[in-house]
Amino acid sequence: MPITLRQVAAEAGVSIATVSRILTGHKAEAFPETTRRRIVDVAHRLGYRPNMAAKSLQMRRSFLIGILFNAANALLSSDFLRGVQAVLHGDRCSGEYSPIVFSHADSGEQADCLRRCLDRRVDGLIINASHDAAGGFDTPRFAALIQRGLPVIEVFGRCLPGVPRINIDNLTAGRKSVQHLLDLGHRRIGMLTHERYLLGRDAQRTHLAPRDDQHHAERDEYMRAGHVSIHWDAWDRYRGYEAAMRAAGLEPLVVTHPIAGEIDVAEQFVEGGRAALDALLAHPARPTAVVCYNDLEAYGLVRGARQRGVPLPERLSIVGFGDLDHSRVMTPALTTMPVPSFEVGRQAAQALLARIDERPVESALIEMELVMRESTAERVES
Amino acid sequence: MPITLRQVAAEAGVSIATVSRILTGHKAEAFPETTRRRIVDVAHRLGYRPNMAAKSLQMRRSFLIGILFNAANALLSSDFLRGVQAVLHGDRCSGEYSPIVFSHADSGEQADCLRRCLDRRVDGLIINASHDAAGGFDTPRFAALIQRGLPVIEVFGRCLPGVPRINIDNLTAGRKSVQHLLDLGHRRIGMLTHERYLLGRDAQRTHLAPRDDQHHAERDEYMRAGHVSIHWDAWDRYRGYEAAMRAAGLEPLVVTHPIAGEIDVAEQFVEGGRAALDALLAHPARPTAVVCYNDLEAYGLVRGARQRGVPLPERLSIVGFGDLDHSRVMTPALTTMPVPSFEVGRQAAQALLARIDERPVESALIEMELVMRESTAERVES
DNA sequence: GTGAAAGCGCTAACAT
DNA sequence: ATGTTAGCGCTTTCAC
Repeated sequence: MPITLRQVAAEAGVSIATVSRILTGHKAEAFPETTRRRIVDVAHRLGYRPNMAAKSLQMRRSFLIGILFNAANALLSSDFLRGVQAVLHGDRCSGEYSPIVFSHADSGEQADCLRRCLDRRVDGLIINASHDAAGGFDTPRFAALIQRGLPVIEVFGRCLPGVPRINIDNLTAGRKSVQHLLDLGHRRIGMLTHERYLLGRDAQRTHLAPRDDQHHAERDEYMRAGHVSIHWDAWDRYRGYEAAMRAAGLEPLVVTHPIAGEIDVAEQFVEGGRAALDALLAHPARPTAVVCYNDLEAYGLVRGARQRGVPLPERLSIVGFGDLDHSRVMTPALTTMPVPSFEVGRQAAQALLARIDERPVESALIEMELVMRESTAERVES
Repeated sequence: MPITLRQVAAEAGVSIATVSRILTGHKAEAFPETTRRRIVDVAHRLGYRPNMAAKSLQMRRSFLIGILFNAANALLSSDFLRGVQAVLHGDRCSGEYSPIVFSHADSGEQADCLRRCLDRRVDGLIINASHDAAGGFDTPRFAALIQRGLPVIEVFGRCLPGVPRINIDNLTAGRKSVQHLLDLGHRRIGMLTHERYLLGRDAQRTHLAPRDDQHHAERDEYMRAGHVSIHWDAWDRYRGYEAAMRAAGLEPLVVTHPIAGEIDVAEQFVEGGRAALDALLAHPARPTAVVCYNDLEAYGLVRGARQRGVPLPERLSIVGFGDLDHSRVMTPALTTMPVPSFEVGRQAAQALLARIDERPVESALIEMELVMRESTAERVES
């Protein structure tokens, strides 16, 4: 049986109130150094550890934070969790928070996981909702709780109206990819992405897009009605690409490929990339470099180039996105942008603790850094 | 403010004890259908949800289970968590358990995460310890807790003495890989692995190996002294390979490559594979097929074959292990064995709940199924 | 400076 | 068949 305050108090010859005050540090200064020391010693000697259940009951806070992740997009990583942990276990963290972690595949599961978190009276929530399944969070009860101030941070997405978000900076990532190629002397730079990237533009045109970093109910309605994901990440990366191109006085050059469904799309990206190689080479603008939406498309391009006997990176420089396991060991090793999962986790946890402490919180975009490997090189005159 | 039992009782005009009894189902049969129905209705209408902190305090169980993972081996996946969840959220699960999840990079962090779990009074623990860092769990306090019956299940490893384990069946996996190649008509089948696989043999010879599914203190001592991981997985896969070869009347043929360090070894595996291709082709036995320790080695073989202009799979059939993201989209798509993370999570959770309910639990090995893709083919006469 | 006491929301033993 | 009561271990007034 674990040691309780009562036992420490008895052993030290004081009341449990005194022990509590000294051990929690609350009003501890009021005590003379001697008793303080004695009590800390006794507690330590006995191996006293506070009972969180009792503490929770009394303080009306669970010191639990809920982490809810969409299973589909494989974004719940050990790295992300470690970022959260770095904050929760850090010096600046008041209290011993623990994360309870859930992963959901559809909106039914999502709602169930959410309910479990709320049943646990979590002090806050870090949520990665799926575009399509945002419905699971649209329970009146959840909305009411957010309204009442339940601290929530959204990560890797834009599904939750009125909730601060921590996300990777897709727009700047697109821009940086172009800049990298410009620095290498390229001028004719293409972008390869999937056909749905334009949904972002459509959403913005129809005023369904986030405005002032907030969401619109209409947007949610739109998505719910049509079961259509708005691929903000693809749209943002494109916008970054376009902005950088125009800033350099260059004309954007986009090649797209189709995708069907939302899961098991890996092959489609690779095949899209493979097929795109021909389109790229045959293009009247004759691009010497291409920015991809993700690493899988880059794999496809490399495969296509191999089939056609096109030398890489001499004939075509390729920038990927995401830095999958394989990207660093392939040939040529892929120049790409690693996803800063740790940092997203870290900042999400920081923001959440701030919200819990009622300090102001703002959404943030994490800058990504390009890693140059072998798939990009200086432009060769042609 | 959440609804409490007291409010439900008041609304229904009964005592809180009655409500508790009916809602928990304990002794609920003793009540007439009418009151039972009324109370359930009232509770539902008010949106009553039990306060877990209060429940925990009273019942002396937290309904929390700790999940501790070694960050290095990237085995903490969304899939694994979903396997655990499938059990925790399943019908047969008594009580609302939630997983608190931690990931540790070294034995210091490991000990810290463990302490946090114990502070939370978790009802059980699922642990993936690293070979080297088992030290973090060797605190006398932890050992004592296990001794006293704290339910613990180890996954993906063999580090914790006297603890039931759920692991993938590496031995059978090795055997199945060989069988697949035998079925395709191959007779000269090599095994590619890293040089440390023999540490398993050494450990067994010096009686440091698990015996009767238990561990030996000497083994831990041995590891701690030399900072040496025993690569049981590599050894087991080799043993499966060897057994299948001998059973078919064939001679084993092992090619190894060096690895240095325990992290950031991906490139070393790929390079090991690349270099091994030449050794394999130059080998007097002229193998027509090879079983790899992991997919990365297989990538290296493929790369080497490309460099040498060796046609695949005609000249060499290749079986990988692990099924990384890239393996299904590479050319040739890799024949390999996916890690059944979901199933490991599921069985670990099941075993843990059994231990918590004091039902008997046994270690289990999860069978793996080979997925045939394009890197293996019928043997071509040569 | 320190202690007594109330009470967080719940379960379960003991009443009736 | 249902109510009363005593805690579970802790924090926090309110006394002195």
